[in-house]
Amino acid sequence: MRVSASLDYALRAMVELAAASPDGRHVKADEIAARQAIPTRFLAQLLAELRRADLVCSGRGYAGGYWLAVPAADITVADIARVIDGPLADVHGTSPELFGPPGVAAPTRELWIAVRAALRSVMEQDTIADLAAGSLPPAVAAMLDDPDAWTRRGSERDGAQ
Amino acid sequence: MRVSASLDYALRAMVELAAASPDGRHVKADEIAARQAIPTRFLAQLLAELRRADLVCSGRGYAGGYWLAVPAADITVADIARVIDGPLADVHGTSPELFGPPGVAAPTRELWIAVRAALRSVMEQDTIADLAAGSLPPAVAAMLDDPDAWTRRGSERDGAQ
DNA sequence: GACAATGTTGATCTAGTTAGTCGGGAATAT
DNA sequence: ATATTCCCGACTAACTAGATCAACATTGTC
Repeated sequence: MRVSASLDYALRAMVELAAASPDGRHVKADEIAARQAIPTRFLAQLLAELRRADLVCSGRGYAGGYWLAVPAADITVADIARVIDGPLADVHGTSPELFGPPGVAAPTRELWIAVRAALRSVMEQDTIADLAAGSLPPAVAAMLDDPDAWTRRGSERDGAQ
Repeated sequence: MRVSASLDYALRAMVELAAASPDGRHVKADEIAARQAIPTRFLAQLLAELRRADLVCSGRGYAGGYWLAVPAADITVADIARVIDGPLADVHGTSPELFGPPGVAAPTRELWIAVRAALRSVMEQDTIADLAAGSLPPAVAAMLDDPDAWTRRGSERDGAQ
């Protein structure tokens, strides 16, 4: 799973908007770019995509800027990922359930569907309101309890020995 | 999550080898390529990578071909993915735990770690022995019980309304 | 109404990755 | 020997990611 720069930037921008939303503040693109260290012009493109997807609204002029089109608690990470990166999971071009590997490899299809389900279980639970508040939903937080989740798996394919 | 052609091919090839492994059969690259509809030359590259990673062995000549270097039950999908595609999860270049988003977006780090944990929970559980036998491990199979797992999430960001 | 601050759009650019192909070489069994 | 098979590196064509730019549209304030 490769999280693209676009998705990372877009998500962080949305969290900024979520943090400003209780006051109904409008946040300018430059402001977000500065606070999150995102290339300004590039961010503008991402915000335009989010606007076309009706996740944010924008206004020009002196009081312009961006704000959420929907309550922060209704926008999940998956929503943003789908706008920016397309479907959560695809198996080199086709969606997992349309994928039909031949012969003895047929069950790999179920594998990819399970992978997608696993991704959804995190990305569809977590909203930008959660992120802005710094408190992940219980089901997601539970995955972080295992200290193992915080460590890197090297390329140790000999760990058992 | 984009599953690359390389990973799909490599996994399917490994399942073919796992299916042949109880008899100790050697399987030729051409044979795998034909059965799984994979471009021959391309597959050869992937198999070479898997050999360098000590997941498979190879032999040349009339009795040549490929076979597993390790029991099929000891090779997980994650092992293969790491050889072919690198780390399971990275946030545009760095691993999730080294990633430090600024300000109010800081909790996105925990999000990506949870995503990685979710991926591991499927990919590190499922072995190519499971796949060759067509029976996923219980924890993975459980994710498929929800009929929702089999349906596609369109870009319906208005489902609730 | 003019002006300046801001967002919008589309074109463009570069570098890297992905998905392949190709040719020749080296090992192995008959 | 020779047919068979794997091994390795180079090569390419298409696409994507990441980023930049110029020109235009809109809005609030003076």
